[in-house]
Amino acid sequence: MNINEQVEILMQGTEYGDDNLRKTMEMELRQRLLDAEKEGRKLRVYCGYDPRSPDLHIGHTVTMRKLRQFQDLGHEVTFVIGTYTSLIGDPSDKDKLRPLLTFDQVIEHARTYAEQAFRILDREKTTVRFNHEWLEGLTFAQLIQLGSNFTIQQFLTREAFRKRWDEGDGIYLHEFFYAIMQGYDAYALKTDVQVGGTDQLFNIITAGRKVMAALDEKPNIGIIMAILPGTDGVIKMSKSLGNHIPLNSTPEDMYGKVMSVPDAAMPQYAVLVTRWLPVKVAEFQNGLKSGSLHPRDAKMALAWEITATYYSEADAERAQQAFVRQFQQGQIPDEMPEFVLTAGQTVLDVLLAAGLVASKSDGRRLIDQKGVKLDGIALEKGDLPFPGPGVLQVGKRRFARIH
RNA sequence: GGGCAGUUACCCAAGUGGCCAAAGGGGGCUGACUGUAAAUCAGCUGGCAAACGCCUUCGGAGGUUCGAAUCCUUCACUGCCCA
Repeated sequence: MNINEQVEILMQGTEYGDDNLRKTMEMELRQRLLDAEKEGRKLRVYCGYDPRSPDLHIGHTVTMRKLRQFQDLGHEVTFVIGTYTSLIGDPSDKDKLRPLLTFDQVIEHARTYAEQAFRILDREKTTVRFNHEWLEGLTFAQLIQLGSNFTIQQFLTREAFRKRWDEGDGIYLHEFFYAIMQGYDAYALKTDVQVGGTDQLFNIITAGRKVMAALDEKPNIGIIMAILPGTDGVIKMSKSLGNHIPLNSTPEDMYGKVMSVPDAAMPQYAVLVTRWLPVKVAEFQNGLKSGSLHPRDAKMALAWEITATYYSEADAERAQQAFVRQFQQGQIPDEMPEFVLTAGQTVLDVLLAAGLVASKSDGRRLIDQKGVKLDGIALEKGDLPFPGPGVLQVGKRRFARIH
């Protein structure tokens, strides 16, 4: 594949918030690809991960997909686990000081994290490194030396710090070192390219490049990825906000969750979490804009592609069929939890025991709202004995087969 | 070290002695509509109870009172101001 095509693919989905910066990075990337080709070597690419949450969602995989693209183009990818930096906690996206983790907690998280990451990355072509390998050996003098490349004002331009400064909240000295350590990662790996989200802009572009330059290394190129919105379509995907699409769920769940994303967010999903190449993405987006592509069909294609990306094409096919049956045709799903009746159980007892409602009061409310059906017929009373075997449905998506 | 303000349900936030399971908003859930959505509309959103109602909850503990989220004491935490 020629250099221009590579650049186009690699710059897809990036977000610099500044056109000049984007142009600079694109230019440098093209040049670096040319140089590497001349030298007969591959680009060294890395992204650092702070293995805080054990359960990944597809928002976490945006940078991994970018790494995968580099792999597919034949470049060398290093997956760095921030074993050392996690001990500090990245202040980037927080306006509050983060709690510190212990080393053991970090290692524990790292294992499950990397395992999930290999759903996206090519295991054979991935080097996993822990940044305590090179960071813990730094001396105090070296650290001071590194620190001399930065001014307090540079840090205070960052909004997260600025805000805390203005409001008189504490900004601790060690927080400044996070960026410097991340910069040192880039130096230690002699990396050509560093991938990260927009919250990493400062760490990658400012800190990384400064540290590398100060230590006589060619500054790395930053590939800054846009943020994936959650299923609400607006706010950054995050588990704590409940708008996430988990990686470890089922193909059916993933397909359905993608379908529930608002239309307006489709272009972002197409760019950030599919395997589609720029041509295909452009076709998708133009189709939506011109109206030649029905939004429903577009979203189904998107949901299929995303499910196929993280599971397999066969899984995506099955998930799609299940979705069509259950939601478009209103049929009951093929698979659902089984529940065996016990003599004397009332409707509410069964709802609760089958885990379809949170409490009996909750069940009563749902029954009042006509949200509880047995074989398609709404149940009216919760305190009567359970009528008998059949498919019990609560709302649109909670089912159980009662025997 | 001193002074002041605050801590309310999943989140934000009102409530200053009984009408408070606690306004309002967000979120979530159910129903209608639909393309599965989104937007919109209606309802629900502590637990137990068929129901009357009962029980638990307003930072923790204790107290005053017939009665406390509301008053007092104390402890913890957060913020602001002074030193």
